[in-house]
Amino acid sequence: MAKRDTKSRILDTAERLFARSGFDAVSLRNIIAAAKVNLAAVHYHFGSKQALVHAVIARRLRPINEERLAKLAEARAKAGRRPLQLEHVLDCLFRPLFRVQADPKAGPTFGRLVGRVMGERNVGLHKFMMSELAEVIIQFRTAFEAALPGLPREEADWRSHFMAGAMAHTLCNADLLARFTGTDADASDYESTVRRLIDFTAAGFRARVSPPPKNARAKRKPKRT
Amino acid sequence: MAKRDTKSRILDTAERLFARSGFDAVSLRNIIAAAKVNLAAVHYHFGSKQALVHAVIARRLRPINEERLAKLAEARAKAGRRPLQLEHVLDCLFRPLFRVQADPKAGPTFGRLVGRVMGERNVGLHKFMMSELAEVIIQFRTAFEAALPGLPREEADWRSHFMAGAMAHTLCNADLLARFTGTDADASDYESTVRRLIDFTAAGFRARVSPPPKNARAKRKPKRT
DNA sequence: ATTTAATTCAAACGACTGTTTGAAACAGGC
DNA sequence: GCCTGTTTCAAACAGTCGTTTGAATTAAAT
Repeated sequence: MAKRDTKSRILDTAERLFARSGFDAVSLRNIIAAAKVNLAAVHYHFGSKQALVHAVIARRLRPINEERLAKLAEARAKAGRRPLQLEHVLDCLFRPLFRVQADPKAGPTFGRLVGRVMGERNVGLHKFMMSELAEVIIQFRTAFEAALPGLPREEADWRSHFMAGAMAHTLCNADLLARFTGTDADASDYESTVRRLIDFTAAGFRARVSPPPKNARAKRKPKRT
Repeated sequence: MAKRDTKSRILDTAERLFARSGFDAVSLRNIIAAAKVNLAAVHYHFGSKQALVHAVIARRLRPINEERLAKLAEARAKAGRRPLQLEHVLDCLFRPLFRVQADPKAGPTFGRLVGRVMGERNVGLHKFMMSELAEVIIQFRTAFEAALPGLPREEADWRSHFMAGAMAHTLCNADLLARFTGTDADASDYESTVRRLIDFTAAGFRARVSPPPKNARAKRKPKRT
């Protein structure tokens, strides 16, 4: 069987190092040194560093997204005609993602990795990520609208944006909280994290839309000379 | 006076390029080519690339943090004995930061830059950022506690964390919203952004703390359905 | 005008990057 | 045994990176 596990070793090691230091900061030589494989093996099995990055992400993100969609569909079926509750929709979105942090095989590394991607400016990586998330975005957008009757679509989109930020930042810096505040941010206790995140974002989604300030400039464009 | 503006040209150009592509992705040679200065000028004026990054951040972040603290102190003085309202505290935190996006001199570039830093894994940069934000964190943490009587400190810290994520993500990807949803995310209309962010995060802070699920590991739990 | 200090410049430094190459080591089928 | 296709390996490729150097240029001071 020789070293048939070379591909997996590269994936595992790359995931760990990428999560710790970011995609650009980790070189292929760092990876192959830690994984104890040959440098050319990366290009043999994956083709390029970019493709390796995509493989690392897709390996774990694809099952997560499938589970998200499955749980959402199941919840929808169980609700029947009644509208789906916002908290349930959020649970379908958060839980599959945060559960991998408790998975001893993946550890907390992959969570940070996903959180990191959202802040990436790499155009190719961003497009890849968006194509992976496309169906999830579509399905959950309509689910949010259904769970939030009366909320203008523009406000719903902004609040989805805020929610995504809270989620990503929590994933990426889960350890920060423990370090700075002394709070016990035990990664294995992902149930509490999900609950807290749902409490916060559900209330944010349901917030009353406050009127714009009176002295704000109206929508008309001030004509400049 | 020769080219006394070399230092400023480097700062401005570096800020623009860093915001567009990130700190690691932009090389000193990219900067000096765009700024039309000599390569060694960077090390002459700043000492190293790391120091340049710090200078770019500190130049705009320091006044912002001073304004944050000043506005908070002013609001506290004006409130007298009465407790400060949560929305006012959030306004003191968000407005000075988002206002620079409307500043034609800084443009929307710096906002993205600050948003990016929060997702950075560079240890040195992270420590620098935290030392810059230390006083702001301390002051606003106590302000949040005062505005949220009864909320356990642990929950308050988690929610501050979520809020920071929403804020950073909004700064970093303000343009994304417009691109993907068709919503008009006009950067000049920072008033609306601040209002929306306050609506969302204030409601999140005030959310009822839901009890942990029944089959979770025992701790302490009121019973509720 | 001469001296002194501050700034700019072209060129090079060593180290590191992702990628390619061509030969060696291995696998299973016959 | 030989053969065929897959996988591993050491070495080199062509760039780019941040940083340094020492001389040339400019500004200010005497």
